[in-house]
Amino acid sequence: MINHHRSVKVLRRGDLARLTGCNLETIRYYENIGVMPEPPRSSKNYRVYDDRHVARLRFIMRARELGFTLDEVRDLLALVDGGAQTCGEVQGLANSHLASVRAKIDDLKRIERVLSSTVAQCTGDDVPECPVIDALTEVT
Amino acid sequence: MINHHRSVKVLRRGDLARLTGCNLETIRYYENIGVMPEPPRSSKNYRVYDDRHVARLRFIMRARELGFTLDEVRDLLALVDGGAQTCGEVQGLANSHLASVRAKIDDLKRIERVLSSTVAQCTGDDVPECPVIDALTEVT
DNA sequence: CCAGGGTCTGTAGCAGGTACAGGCTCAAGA
DNA sequence: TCTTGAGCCTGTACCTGCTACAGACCCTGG
Repeated sequence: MINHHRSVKVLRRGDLARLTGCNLETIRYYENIGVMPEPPRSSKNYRVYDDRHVARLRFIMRARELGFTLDEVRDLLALVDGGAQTCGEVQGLANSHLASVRAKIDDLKRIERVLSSTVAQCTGDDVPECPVIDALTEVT
Repeated sequence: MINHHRSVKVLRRGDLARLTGCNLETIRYYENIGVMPEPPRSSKNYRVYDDRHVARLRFIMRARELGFTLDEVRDLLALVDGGAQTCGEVQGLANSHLASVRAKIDDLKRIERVLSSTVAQCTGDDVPECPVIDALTEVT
């Protein structure tokens, strides 16, 4: 039996969300801010996606998982879309992102050191004297 | 010569900002969200601060530097204000914060590993093949 | 007397989403 | 056939942690 209305299954927003694990609303958000393209619409104004949209969204999600900001994602996509992107250009973006990731790690490690050494001095008792409070209150 | 209008120097918002290094507007923000108390007002409706406000704001800023969220700061302050706070209670908050800091460090380290090992494969040349793009595009 | 700095208020903006109201559309079940 | 529920559409508000700005005041020095 032939389905005259849609001979191939089209993807709607919910399908794209399920296929990628992306939040439904986030897809529209990505479209609004221009990292996802505006897809064609069905006669009833429903967004219609295909495999390339799936790939695109997965790309974005992977980049986000690697901590790239949406601005950086936009840059990466622009390079890819440009077609003539070079390994050197992408490497540049990735390296500067890597630097900021390392900076964040250093910040957090510093925090971890201070916090853990302070907490280590706690008696944990039902007494009001507390090294953590002292550290925060310190007049130094 | 006696200053009949203000025998002691009162602190206004700008003074508090300068003394603590806090942004001027942030002070008002902290008041709005209830981590800084509403200070008394002068006859002309200017906020009037004193030493305790300076100490309070420094406390908040130190806690923020240690990565406590404003919600956590609120909890810490509630304990301190309660007067009967115990070292055990504070230790509990600090430890759970410490756990989330460590989780963030682990996340970032994972990101760092993936990113650096990927970038290491880049030739950096003017060629379109790029391991970073491959990793993001991967169909896996 | 006026310029400039400070202060006051409310409000908008940033990232990066998330959520919800109010209205359509569509397919399946009774 | 009618109804009910799920899905989609739009715009908009909300979240954290600020930051900034407009338009009114107020105060001091020159």
